[in-house]
Amino acid sequence: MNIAKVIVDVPASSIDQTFDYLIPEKFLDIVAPGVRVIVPFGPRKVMGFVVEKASSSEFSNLKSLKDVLDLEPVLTKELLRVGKWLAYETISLQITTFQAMLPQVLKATYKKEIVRLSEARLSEELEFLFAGRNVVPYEEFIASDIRYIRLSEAVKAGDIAIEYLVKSRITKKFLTMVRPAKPLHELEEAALDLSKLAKKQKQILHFFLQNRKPVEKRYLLKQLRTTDSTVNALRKKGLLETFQQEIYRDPYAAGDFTRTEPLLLTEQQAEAINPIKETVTNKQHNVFLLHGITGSGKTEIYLQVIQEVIERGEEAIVLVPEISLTPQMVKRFKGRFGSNVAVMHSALSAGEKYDEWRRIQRKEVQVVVGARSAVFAPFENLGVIIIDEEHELTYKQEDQPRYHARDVAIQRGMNHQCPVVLGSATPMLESYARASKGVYQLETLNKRTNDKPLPPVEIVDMRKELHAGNRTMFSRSLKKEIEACLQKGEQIVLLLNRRGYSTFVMCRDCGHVKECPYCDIALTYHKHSHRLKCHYCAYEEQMPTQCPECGSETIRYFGTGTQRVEEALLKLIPEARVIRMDVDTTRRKGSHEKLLHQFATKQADILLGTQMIAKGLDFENVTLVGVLTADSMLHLPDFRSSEKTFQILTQVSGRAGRHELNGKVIVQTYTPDHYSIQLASQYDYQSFYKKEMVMRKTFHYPPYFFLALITVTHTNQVKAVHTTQQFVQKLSSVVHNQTIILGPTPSPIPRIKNRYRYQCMIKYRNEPHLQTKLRKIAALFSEQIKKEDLLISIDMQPYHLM
DNA sequence: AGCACGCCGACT
DNA sequence: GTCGGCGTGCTC
Repeated sequence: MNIAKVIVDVPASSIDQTFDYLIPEKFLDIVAPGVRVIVPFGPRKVMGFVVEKASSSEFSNLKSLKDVLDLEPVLTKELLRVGKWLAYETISLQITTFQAMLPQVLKATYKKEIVRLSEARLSEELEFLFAGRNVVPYEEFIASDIRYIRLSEAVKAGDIAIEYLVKSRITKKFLTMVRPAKPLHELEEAALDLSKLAKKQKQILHFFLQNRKPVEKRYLLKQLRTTDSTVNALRKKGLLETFQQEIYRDPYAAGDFTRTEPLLLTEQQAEAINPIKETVTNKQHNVFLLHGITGSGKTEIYLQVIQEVIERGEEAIVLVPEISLTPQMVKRFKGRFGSNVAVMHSALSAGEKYDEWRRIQRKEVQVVVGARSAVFAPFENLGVIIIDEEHELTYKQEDQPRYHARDVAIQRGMNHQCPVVLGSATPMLESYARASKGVYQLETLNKRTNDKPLPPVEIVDMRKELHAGNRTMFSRSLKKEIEACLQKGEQIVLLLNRRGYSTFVMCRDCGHVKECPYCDIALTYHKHSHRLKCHYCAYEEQMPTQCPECGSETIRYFGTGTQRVEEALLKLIPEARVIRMDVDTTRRKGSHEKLLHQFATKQADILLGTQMIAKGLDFENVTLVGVLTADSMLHLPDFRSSEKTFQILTQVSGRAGRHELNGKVIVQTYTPDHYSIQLASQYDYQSFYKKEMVMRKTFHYPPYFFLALITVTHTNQVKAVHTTQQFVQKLSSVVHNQTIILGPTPSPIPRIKNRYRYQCMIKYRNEPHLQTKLRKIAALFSEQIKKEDLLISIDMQPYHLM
């Protein structure tokens, strides 16, 4: 017996297992682990992934596969293994991990139709529904007021049937090509034999005599000013044939990338690269932490390791944070490796993403540069996986499956016996701790390639400014430096260190803030529609003219932080040309790049923005970096806030004086003595690490403890609290006595979409099979989850404690 | 998840 | 008797 074990596309925990199906004879050749199939599942049809072939099954009465969607597996055997592992680790369903590995267009869509089977007269209402057609979408039936019983009667009578359709919206693009079907001398003879009237046919044959290669049909017809019929005539005579060729949209086709050559490495770079290269050549697995200050040439190391990997005929994955996947970054990789690179990021259309993925699957490239999900690139001979800016939070996926790209990279590195390189100027504490313990191998680059010192940082105490009577948000020192810069024609980057929070509406009389009635969060003002919208649900309303609380008419919206800074800045220095980058100005696709381009071409003097400007930008004319409120993030209820502050200050400082000109950094703060501000200004990662590790130890946080966050949501507050409490109780009885369980506590946003959110935090050091335990406990609530609309989500190693 | 089936109560 | 609502259990 030929049996396929299939994971079906039904996201429910009771279905999270393989189902066995017979493989019909005609599909035997193509059914293999990793291909997508369509299988009958109960009364309907669903898509599924074959994970294994078998010769026997413990089930009798197996059904047969209905169809096969892929000629080649879309998941390699290794990725199938990774998917299984990942589902266990992140406590998610196998189907979700498989889906996460593939481009969106390979997901199935489902449709239901009513099909007429006989000519027999149906009931009047059904005849009306069909209205002469043979097939009717099921939704039309739902929308009609025909009773279901009528339908099932007709089904029973065999007059109609309900069909379940599964579609994969693959958007392969094909070109119709034409080529000779006979040897050229036969074409030549045929050309002479043609009727005198067949002038166009003759032209076509001559075209091929000169130009032996296949051509695109459309091109041929246009060139020779003829139509399909002539080509068809020649096809009928057996002289030409047409075929379909798959083409790809290359989003970077238009871009011209000047080739770059490997640079000569500094002594320090060479020291760092050698052990990595060795690991590549020895086909070993190891994790390297490349700790290199800004400008120390990490990217060149990546490029040269990849070079080595390519020469060995192997493949490389490079992960970069979404935000720094700018044309600048792409240019460096395309410049070195040309068309051997696929690029994957969220700005591509679904079709473009699929095309890039196809190029990887078909082994047309050896390098992929992409955001988080590129870690699943279907390569089969991986030589290295590189994660740039490894401390970035975007590597953690925030919805199911909640995986961290670093963990997947290391798992794949072990599978392929290849190194994983984590690069950062400010590694995550967890990573640096592992490197210190020897779990990762540490490589340090503490010199810049151009030998220039890092720009000096001046810390300005804003309390003193206030005492001195300066009530603006610009210190005297910053104002002076900005003016000096403008005079010299140099450029400035100003960072408002704050989450790009959006405009909210507040009454100036009573301080009332407009909140969403269904979520405990302020509504956001949208300029274009002049309406208030909730960013967590679909709620929106008209901008009020008076305060609903006190009736005052002084209700106003408050601009984004950056908007207000811009106004203040222009008041202070009216001649400055400012580009503002925040959620408002970068909402439109491509606007991000456009603004940066404007700044690069010196159409503005000052780039003002939130964190999005701290990363990866490299402008040679920037000599001053100002941080307006360095401590605004320190007070967030997040154990990583010091680390985040240190990281962002270090990163943004690196933007100044990267080239010929000398740079300077001014950091404004109300807490000038805070260690993350002090140590960032001295570029002293080591001391920061030591200091912060002490804090983490005292408060039982990573890297000393692992975390798991359980979030329970329900429309009834009491139910949410109670369930969380029950979860905590059940958990306490099965974990190690050193494991700390906190909660139930309300989530930082206590209510979203009218659902109350309570959570429980687990801090643990050694807790074998915790995933299994959590899964089991969650399963105890499965009844309530199904019937009472309860939701329980589990996040292993959470980043956002929401 | 999404579907069928079956039981029950209400209504023509 | 007939219709629709909802709870239950199954999907290889």
